[in-house]
Amino acid sequence: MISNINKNNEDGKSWRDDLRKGPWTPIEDAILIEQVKKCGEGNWSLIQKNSELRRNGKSCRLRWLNHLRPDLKKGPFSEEEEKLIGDLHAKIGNKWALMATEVPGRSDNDIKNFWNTRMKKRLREYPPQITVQEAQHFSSSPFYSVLASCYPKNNLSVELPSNISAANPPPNHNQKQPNQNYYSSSSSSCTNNNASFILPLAPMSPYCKSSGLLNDVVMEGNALCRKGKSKMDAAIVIVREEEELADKRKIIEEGEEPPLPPVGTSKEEETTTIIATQSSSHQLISTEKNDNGGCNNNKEALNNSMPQMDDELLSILKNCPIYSPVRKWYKVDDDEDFPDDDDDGFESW
DNA sequence: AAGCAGAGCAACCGCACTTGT
DNA sequence: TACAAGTGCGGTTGCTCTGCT
Repeated sequence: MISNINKNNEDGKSWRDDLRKGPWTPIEDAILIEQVKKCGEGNWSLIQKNSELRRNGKSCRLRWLNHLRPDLKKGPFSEEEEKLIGDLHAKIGNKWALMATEVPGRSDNDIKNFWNTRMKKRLREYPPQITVQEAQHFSSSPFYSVLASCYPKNNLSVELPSNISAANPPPNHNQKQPNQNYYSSSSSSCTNNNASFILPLAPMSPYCKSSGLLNDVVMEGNALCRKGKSKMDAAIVIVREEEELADKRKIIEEGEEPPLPPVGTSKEEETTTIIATQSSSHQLISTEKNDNGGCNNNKEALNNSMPQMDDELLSILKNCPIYSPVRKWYKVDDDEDFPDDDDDGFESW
């Protein structure tokens, strides 16, 4: 094999400074396979040095792991693989490499792409869910009206459709469909809850602490409500509150206080559950109405603080940019409802 | 037939971690 | 201990294909 290491191009640069990018050719693949046989898998810089490949070591590794490995499985994902990936994602989030070790024959990139395309599609078809109780509680809170005014119209669809009530649930909405909602498959509190039915929530609940920008807004709001404390201060306060709540919950669980009434003993005590699938943390939040623990306390603190929300915060929130409207999640196939400025339950501008 | 939009996929980029010196 | 090189990982981009109008 001819070594090109000392070859220069017309600009005087080493050919290695002129590395190729883009799709791999069959010839490059053949060279890479040959070099992996010679040098062994993992010595990517050595492979690059020893071969004529005008690819960097990272690129060689990627190509090998994602396409040339002999144990790679090609073709569509089986139902078992889908379920496995869904379960793994529910457990470990976006740890694609880790997931790849559990799904034989699939690369992390395969799994990532699979998740980002087909599972997102499925998410659109079967969006995250919120119970009626949570929807009612949320939509009645002052925070909701402010938040709703900031979100794209129709994109904060926790308002109850007029034809739907707890006594009149939408068909099949509390039935887990095949291949549905793998992102929540670890959420026993979801599948075990006794809520009469569940509704889609989009795009996220403000009660969830992993909401990124929205969380910043919440923290800023709390900071303002706490009379001038900074966002960091507010975050510290929230963390302390959560720690206190965790302590309380621990006390309750250890039996030092009377146990909570069983979930679902009455309609008023129905479990409320929010499945939040945001970011990589993939958090599950489950609260009970009579429970002081978990996010509920934050929720109550949030609601309690809302009436005191001052004009400054309202001004900030009101000035959030408007994006293109998004149809209601629960009306996937109903274009008549989109866009609809008159009957959307949102504040007008 | 042409144009467009969306889905799927391959590959790149930047950051973090590990290892060797 | 500090630094550099190598490697791995997750997010993102951009290309190609396909179906629809």
